[in-house]
Amino acid sequence: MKDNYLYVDVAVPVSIFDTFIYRLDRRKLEKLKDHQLIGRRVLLPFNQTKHIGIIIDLKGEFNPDEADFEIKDIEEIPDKYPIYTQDYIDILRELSEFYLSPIGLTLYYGIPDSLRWKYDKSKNRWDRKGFNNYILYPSVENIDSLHLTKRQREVLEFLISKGEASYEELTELGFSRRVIENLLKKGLIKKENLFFLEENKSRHSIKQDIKPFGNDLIKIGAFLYSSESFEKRLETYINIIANNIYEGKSSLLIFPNVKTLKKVYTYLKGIFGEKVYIYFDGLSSKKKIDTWFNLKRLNGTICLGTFSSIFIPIKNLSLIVLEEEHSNSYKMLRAPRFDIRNVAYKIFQKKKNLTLIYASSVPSVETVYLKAKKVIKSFKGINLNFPKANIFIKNTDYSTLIKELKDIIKERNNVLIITNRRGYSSYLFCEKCNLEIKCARCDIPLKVFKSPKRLECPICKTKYKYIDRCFKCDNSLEERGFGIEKLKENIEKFFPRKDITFETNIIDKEFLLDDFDTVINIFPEIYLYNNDFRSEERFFRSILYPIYKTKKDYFLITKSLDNLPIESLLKEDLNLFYKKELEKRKILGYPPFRQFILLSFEGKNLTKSKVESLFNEWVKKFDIKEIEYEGVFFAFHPYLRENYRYQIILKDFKKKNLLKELFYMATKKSIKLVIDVSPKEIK
DNA sequence: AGCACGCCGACT
DNA sequence: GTCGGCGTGCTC
Repeated sequence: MKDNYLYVDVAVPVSIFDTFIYRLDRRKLEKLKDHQLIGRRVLLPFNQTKHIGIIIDLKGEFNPDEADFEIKDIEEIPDKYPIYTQDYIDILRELSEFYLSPIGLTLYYGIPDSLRWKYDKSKNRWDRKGFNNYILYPSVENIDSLHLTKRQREVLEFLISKGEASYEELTELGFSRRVIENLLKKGLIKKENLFFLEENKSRHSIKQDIKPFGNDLIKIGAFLYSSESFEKRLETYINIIANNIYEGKSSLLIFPNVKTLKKVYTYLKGIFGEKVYIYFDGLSSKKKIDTWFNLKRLNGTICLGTFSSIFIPIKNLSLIVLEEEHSNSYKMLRAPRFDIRNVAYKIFQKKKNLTLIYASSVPSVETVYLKAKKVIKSFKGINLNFPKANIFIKNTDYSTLIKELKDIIKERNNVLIITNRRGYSSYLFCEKCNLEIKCARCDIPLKVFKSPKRLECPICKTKYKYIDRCFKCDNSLEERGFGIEKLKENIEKFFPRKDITFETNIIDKEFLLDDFDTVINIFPEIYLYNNDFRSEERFFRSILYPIYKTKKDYFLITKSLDNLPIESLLKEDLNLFYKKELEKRKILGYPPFRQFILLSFEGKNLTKSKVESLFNEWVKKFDIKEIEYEGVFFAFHPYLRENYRYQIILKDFKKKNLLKELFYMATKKSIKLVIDVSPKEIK
């Protein structure tokens, strides 16, 4: 009788670090074509509800009679094939230990969102959220003469009044799927995927003029690939990919944003045809699932994706490229708080025969350090070369900014203006009350936007109606500071015919923008105001990156002149920055020399003393002797989304497992603890 | 993470 | 009486 059942370890998506043992009826397994169990998605009863889980181990010799807990049965196996392969389960397990991220949540957030089903207890059914991931638009303006049911009329009226709505929005309002489907069938409304992707229909496979280079180019190893333009780098990748395809090997190219991804996709699709796949969060649900399983099954594919594509268990993976490796978008902001650079390196270590390329025009300090330590090598033996452009530094302040800009632009055309300030004005000020108008949820001054006119919290993005009178004293409010909208308005007024482009940020957009004759970079020192050890690096990148887009003259308008990035720029020596920055970080004990773990405590009525006593209680309970830390201090944004926030930075803390205990202790006290191993920003 | 239970103050 | 906020306990 006992032999009719198997026992398996399941990772359940809850914030618990353990896995859970479930029983599986062998008959359920025998029904499947593919008998592999590891990496499979399963539907489970869990506590008072249900969850999907992922099988990560088989309990061969497990004796259920000896267990001191009730063992529940797996209810269903919904997929034809496992989602993960054994090696990816192993890699993600190791990473979840390293980043102190619960294994269940780690695996859960790796898979396409449309497979992350949730159980709705009140409706007693599985919510397959994401399957209808599209926006609906009305195709007609007037519905008076149409034959419609009451519900259809209501949906159409709603869509016409609002212009558009997501499927989710409509179902939340109580409209059924059937009503929406009927309207679609009648052609009265149309749907569009959240991100519309233009399909390149070309069916031809590899172009004639692309010949594989042979093995002299493809080296196994991890590399830093720097200083060549993206177009040059892409040429190199195409050659490696072509060679890989001939050998049935697959390639993964990761980009920091979707716009870049789409541009490269169209280009590569023209060369490699149906071998090319694209994967990013905004893709339609079906497409994401199809792509996932195709890449897992087929030989010799190419995947272009954003950070989430690193989790796809691609078959015969031989090349991983991380473009713009310095990008902040490679540090995940939700659980698991992985750094994709590190995930890629883990995959490289686990799989033999893999080429891993970290590419960037201005690489991160950490990656340059890895190269210096010979952990990674230099691709093609290229060093950091300084780009060619005439550099002018202007020490100007805001009062003379417009005049300065007019003088520069007067004689020129094809100009790019960069200023990292969104909106029209920086904030609204009441002179009588001496106060800034702030976000009710974050206590941060609201930015003024003109199109459309509104106030917006720069942190939580909550939008407010514009006001011109103080809500306390009714005094008229004053707009202070400037944003790109205001700058644009002022400049275009003087030069209505000039060819001028405005951008807030061009980092990570290297291949979206053409080169400009003249580039003007306004007050990039805003990057220095972040209270973070990587601020100088960000400032360095923000003053250097525009040079790669400059054909002739580069104007840097700044008041922050006495610092290492400016010195390196003036001496035209990139290595100087990396050398001195690394020396500084070594002396001050910053990463990559010391490992940081950032603990962020958040709660509705949380006080500093509550956090202190929790932390001290933990230190005492586990008798922790060797611990070095800074804090408890207020977070850079101490009040965010109606929560108070406090932080502690642990330095080189070895007993990571004890942090799981701290996490549980915090949970018991209703304090949300976010553990960020190797944080990208302290904020 | 998500659910239930129990306590307590506020409001009918 | 009972509604809701939140502290606590539990999850194979």
